[in-house]
Amino acid sequence: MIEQRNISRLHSWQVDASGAILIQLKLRKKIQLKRKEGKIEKIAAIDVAYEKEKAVAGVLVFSYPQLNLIEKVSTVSSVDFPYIPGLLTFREGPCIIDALCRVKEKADLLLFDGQGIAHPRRMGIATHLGIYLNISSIGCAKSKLTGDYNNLADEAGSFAPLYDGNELVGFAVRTKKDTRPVFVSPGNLIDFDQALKIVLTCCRGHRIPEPLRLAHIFANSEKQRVRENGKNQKDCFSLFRWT
DNA sequence: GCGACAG
DNA sequence: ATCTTGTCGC
Repeated sequence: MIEQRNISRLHSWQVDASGAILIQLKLRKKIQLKRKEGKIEKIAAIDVAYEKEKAVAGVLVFSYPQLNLIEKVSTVSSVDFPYIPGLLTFREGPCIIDALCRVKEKADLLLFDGQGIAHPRRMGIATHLGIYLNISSIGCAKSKLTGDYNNLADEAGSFAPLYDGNELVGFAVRTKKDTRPVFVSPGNLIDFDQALKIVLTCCRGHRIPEPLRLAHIFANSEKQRVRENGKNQKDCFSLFRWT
């Protein structure tokens, strides 16, 4: 679903924390939150599991809205960038792109376990990779990074706007009755209503939307294999990295 | 200085 | 994210 020549290469991934922030500030100008036109028939959910310094990225492609599994891909990559709140993309981005390069099906949008624009600089992983790969994306995080909300009902399907100051950045969404909410925000090339509606229609009785829930299970089961291979486990050949 | 802090 | 046992509830 990602072709070599279509990878933007808007920037290098070999940067330190301060360099990463500069990149985020520059990419911010490229965010597009207009409504996505046309039917959405296939979505890809992404999750990453870790075994020491190895990242195992799992991508599952589903039909939408039926959510029948169409394809699954996983990759193993060494990670160097540390986890720093606000800079998650620089830790998980490279391995995720490598996994997406191996996906044959062309999904209409990417669903991420993390924020979209509900980020201090509006550059959550869904937004960043949506811009980098020029594809529609949605962020669905299990916890909040930035923003405030109130009056969220206890019923499944309820939601409350998430504001960073006076700016709407997403929604706190009750995907399951009496369960803590998830945080949904548009990534890129999609609008708030579509992001919210798509996530809600992907719920199947669990707190985590089914595509992401299954991607999480898949990434972890693949990680188990990496565990057993131990030091013999090699990285997948990178299909896009440079510099 | 204090509190917050995606995975 | 990961380290970890049992346990309460649908």
